[in-house]
Amino acid sequence: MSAPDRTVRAKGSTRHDHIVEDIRSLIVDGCWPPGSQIPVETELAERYGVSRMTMNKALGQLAREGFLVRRKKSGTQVAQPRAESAVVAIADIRDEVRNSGRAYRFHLLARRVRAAREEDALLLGSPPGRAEVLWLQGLHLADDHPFCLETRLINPEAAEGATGQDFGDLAPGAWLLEAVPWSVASHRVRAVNATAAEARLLALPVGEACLEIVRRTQAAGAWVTGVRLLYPGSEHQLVANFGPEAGDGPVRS
Amino acid sequence: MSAPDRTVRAKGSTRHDHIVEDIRSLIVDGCWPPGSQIPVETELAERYGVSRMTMNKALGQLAREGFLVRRKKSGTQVAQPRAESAVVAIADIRDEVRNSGRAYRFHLLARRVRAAREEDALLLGSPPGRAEVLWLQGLHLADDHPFCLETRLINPEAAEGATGQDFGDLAPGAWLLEAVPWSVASHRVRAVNATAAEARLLALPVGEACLEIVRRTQAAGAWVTGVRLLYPGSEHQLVANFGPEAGDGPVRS
DNA sequence: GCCTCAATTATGATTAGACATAAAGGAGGC
DNA sequence: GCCTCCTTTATGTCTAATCATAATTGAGGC
Repeated sequence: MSAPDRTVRAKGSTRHDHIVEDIRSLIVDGCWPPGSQIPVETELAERYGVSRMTMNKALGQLAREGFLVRRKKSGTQVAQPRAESAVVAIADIRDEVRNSGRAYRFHLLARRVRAAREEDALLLGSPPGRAEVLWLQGLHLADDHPFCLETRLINPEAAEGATGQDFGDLAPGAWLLEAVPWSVASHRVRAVNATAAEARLLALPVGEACLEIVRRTQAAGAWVTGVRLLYPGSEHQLVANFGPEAGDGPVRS
Repeated sequence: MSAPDRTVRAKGSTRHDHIVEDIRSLIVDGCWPPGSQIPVETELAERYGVSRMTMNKALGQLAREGFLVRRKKSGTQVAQPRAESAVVAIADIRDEVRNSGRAYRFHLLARRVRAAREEDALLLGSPPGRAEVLWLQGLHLADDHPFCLETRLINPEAAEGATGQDFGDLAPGAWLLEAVPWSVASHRVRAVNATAAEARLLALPVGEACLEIVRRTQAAGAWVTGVRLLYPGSEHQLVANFGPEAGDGPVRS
């Protein structure tokens, strides 16, 4: 059995990938109903003609994705779909504009270095310290048409060189990506009515529904930046394609 | 070396999990800057005192999460953070209400069996067939206060027994979960202004910004249901905690 | 100097074997 | 009958070894 088998197999896909897809379709198509017990690892391994390790990898992946529930001794069951939950992606603004075939441009509206205030907690999530902050406001443009209004606070201590940067037409997000490479962020998405000032900047009627995304970014323990992105609701949307629950997804730090 | 090592280790965490966390913090804290070459598998394995397979599992996971880029021969590099992208979770309505400590209730407003129309394509994503559809509208209530307005189409052919169900106070989503267990769905999130009718039902001012989630569900190739959920923007929000990009995330079928 | 091709090398996949762990189920004692 | 303890069993983790694959590197030919 040490000879690798040469049976036809979808090009570029591995053995356990193939098994994962096969079992997933058995579940989604209803052949294996929720709650049903599925054969034990060793039997499935034999049936697919692979080792138990490979089968384990495939079943483990399906369990992480939420399709299977595995317990020692009890064996493996098809999961009960828990809830109508899902996961949507927030894209990078520049990528999003360019992917829609339009020209991207950033235009700085205002820029100030000032002491931190109480109201900044909205963007930072925590009560602001005594330090100075860099406050920015700018527009992301698609074909020179307003696409997204950005209001941002930057911690000059965490982002070296931020106060020396003028952000004339370089989006602060893009600059921060270079300056403070790895970071973790938390996000919040809401719908809000555009205020008069916001509506004017985005060339919208006052009160127009907008998608608001607030992102707070940390690196090495300190807050780096807090940003509020305001998208005209008519123009922007988040999209996701999805099966069961999020599983453990990416990072949780 | 066949004796399992008994070095102290975070309780409940496996060896590769421990390594994953360790390396992730090296990256996030900036000790390993983006683009830098990291030691080869064999050396890291030796350094952590594990086999190459275990090291491979850890590095493979970090690569799936987007922290590392691995290429044959070239070795493994710390990834360049690509973009300010992220992923947010859409929770199940009932879970969400209950998790906020309020009582959940569903209240059916209208129910109709009728022929499919052109306008239904908005909820289905595809031009409707010639068949009949079940049309429903109802309110999700939190402590008897409007929380979410649901407008739904159901395919009676794909969801057996749907026409016989009256949905008096059972949310169609919950019922469908039982009747058509496994399915895949696509989602779209937007901000919209409440129309007069919607505002009245949700007890909001006309024009109030609302979060609109449209979900289209398929199972075994046929469309099962299309639903539009309308949340008062002031009350509802999506939240995510996140590191790098989505990786490959959950399912893509 | 430049191109081609083969050797090298790091990651990727797979396997068989071993031990760990948790839980179900049954045997035995009371 | 009921409780306790031990055996059984299925999954979980880890290892060492092997082959596969892709890309870089360098040697040789022109």
